[in-house]
Amino acid sequence: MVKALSAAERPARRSPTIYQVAERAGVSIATVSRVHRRAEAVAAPTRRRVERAIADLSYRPNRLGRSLARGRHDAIGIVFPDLSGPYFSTVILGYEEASATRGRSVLILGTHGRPDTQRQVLDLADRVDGLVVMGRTIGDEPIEELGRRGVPVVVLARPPVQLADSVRTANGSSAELLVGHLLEHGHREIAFIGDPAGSSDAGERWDGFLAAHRDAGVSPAFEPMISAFREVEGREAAARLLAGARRPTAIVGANDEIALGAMDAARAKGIRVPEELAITGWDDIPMTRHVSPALTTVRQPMLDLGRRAAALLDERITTNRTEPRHDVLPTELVVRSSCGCNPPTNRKEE
Amino acid sequence: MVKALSAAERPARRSPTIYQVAERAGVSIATVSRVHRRAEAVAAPTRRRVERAIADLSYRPNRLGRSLARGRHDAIGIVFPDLSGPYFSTVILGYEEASATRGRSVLILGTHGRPDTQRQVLDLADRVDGLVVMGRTIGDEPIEELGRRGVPVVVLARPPVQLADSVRTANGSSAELLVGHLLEHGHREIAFIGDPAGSSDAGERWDGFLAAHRDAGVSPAFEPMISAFREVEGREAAARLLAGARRPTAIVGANDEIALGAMDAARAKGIRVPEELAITGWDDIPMTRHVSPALTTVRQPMLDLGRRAAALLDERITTNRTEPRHDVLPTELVVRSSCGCNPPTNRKEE
DNA sequence: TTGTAAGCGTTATCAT
DNA sequence: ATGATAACGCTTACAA
Repeated sequence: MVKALSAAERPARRSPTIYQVAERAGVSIATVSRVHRRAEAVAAPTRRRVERAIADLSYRPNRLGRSLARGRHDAIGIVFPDLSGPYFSTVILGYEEASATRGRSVLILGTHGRPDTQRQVLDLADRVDGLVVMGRTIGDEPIEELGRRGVPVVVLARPPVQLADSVRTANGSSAELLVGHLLEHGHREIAFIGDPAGSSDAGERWDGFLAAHRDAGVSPAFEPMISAFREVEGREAAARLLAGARRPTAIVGANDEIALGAMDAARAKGIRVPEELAITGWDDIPMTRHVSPALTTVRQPMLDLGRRAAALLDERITTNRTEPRHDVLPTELVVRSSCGCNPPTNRKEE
Repeated sequence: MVKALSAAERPARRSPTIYQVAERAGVSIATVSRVHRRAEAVAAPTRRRVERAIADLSYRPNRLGRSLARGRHDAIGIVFPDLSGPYFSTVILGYEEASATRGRSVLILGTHGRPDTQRQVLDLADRVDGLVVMGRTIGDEPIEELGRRGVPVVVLARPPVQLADSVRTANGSSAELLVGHLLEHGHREIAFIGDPAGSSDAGERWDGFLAAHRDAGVSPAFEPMISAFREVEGREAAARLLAGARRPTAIVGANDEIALGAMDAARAKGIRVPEELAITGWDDIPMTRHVSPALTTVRQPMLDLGRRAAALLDERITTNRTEPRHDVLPTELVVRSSCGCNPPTNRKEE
């Protein structure tokens, strides 16, 4: 009988190496490698012996050794500012799903506005075969630096960068559609809440806002009210706006969270939505259907954004395409009640 | 034969190795290693020469070589069933944040009910120094297998497993509190929607539901209505329930999404909440505050769940603790309006 | 078909 | 203080 070790003294058992398998099967390590990679021709009896040894020792090739020898990680990364809110988590979900299907692991890195972000991103780049950078998490230069290093990069929800692929949605034209809709319904005092300078998404939506006004021959009534993509900030910005001398008849939130905050601010002031104030959002997060009135918004294909980014990255890694590709995914205007269009019903829509 | 390569054919430039730095600085690779690890004593002039060479070549040590030599990945993983909904993404966010702070990368793996999940988890385990497994993503045996292999594992929102640490919240006692609250207010026909057998969270909440009835000397009026943790399923289950001969006066959803679905189902049937039907949820996701009536629920410290798991894992990896630890985090009953307690106000609470 | 041996890029142990 | 050199565990020419 083998002497029992107490749990405390038992060392973490080292996993068997290819050498031990080879010895046990009476072959060379090259043959073991051939067998477990299912590659090249190995004589049936030899193969059986090796497979037996692999099973006996429950051998699993060490990933580091394997990756080092092959020069690839079979992993990709994604950098995002923050996971809070449905937008980022859904994009990441799509990305993860698409990558897992291709047999690649996914490393995530949230920057959270940390100071050492750039170093962390470069660090991440050393662990992956390519990565996605979302929004304004880091500046253009580190991204170009990665491109020069030969690390495939896809930027997401951000203007194209040298050497990198990009995936975006049609912000400008959708914003034009949305704001045009409000203008058609007679609104002339429309305010925008968001930070056009702080994110390209917000910037492009603001541009579309302006374009719609231009097309309609209406001059914009307000400067943008600056707000991050969060509900609290949206509420505060809307409160400031509604306290001003000139009161808007409609508010266009740069995303749904901001719009929800604005609805809150309006409610706090006793302003009825949509009768006295129309409010619209962006993204079509699940919550938009649950609030009353249901939020008019622009649907973004969040899962597809992630999937598309994964696909571009895959292509870059697998093939040797070098010219950058820039994909723009379509969006969809979702007209509900908060713009004053559909009278709120008792039954929620699906 | 060497020939000029066009940009298109040029392979990704290999990054410089420690040998090239050593050559350029006129030292051995050992010295370069010492310098860039900031380890051991290196004479100031030598150090400067090496640092110069490192900067000139913008050398970054290869992670695979480094990890292979040191025998650690400086990365940890997390396995979850799905990222949809605020619960998982928030837990993961806390986990990622806590890990990044400790200088460890995070690999994520969503199982999405795929058939080859177990293989993927074992695969993931080969890339990390430890991992977290959430809920019922995989069975007990593969987890114990990992424990035997010496891979630190923390299970989250799942009953403790041999050799693994665990982090949970106080489901049972909180459910007792919540259901006790409903019983005190006179409810005698309370239904539970969720899948006690499908998740330990739901199971423990159901147990608490039963315990509260027992304590109050009331016999439970319904068997659990089976539903996954999703809104659509919650709505369907509630619709079935409300179509039955015996109608509940209160519904306890196993999580907020289910409760929101139930509110929808009630609305569709013209049943007023909370006057004719009280509804409660679990988790306290952001949406609970936005619906009307605002949802009474149990707040789970989702960020802390992730952080705590990261901390336990860190401890396991860093120290040589071997006895498993099992942490239970507190929850908080959040009484809003959907249970009939607080008359809905015009102003949403913060 | 199988084996030998040279990488892959580090770290870390010895010498010196 | 610095340098040789043996791991680390695998893949893959090339040879036999």
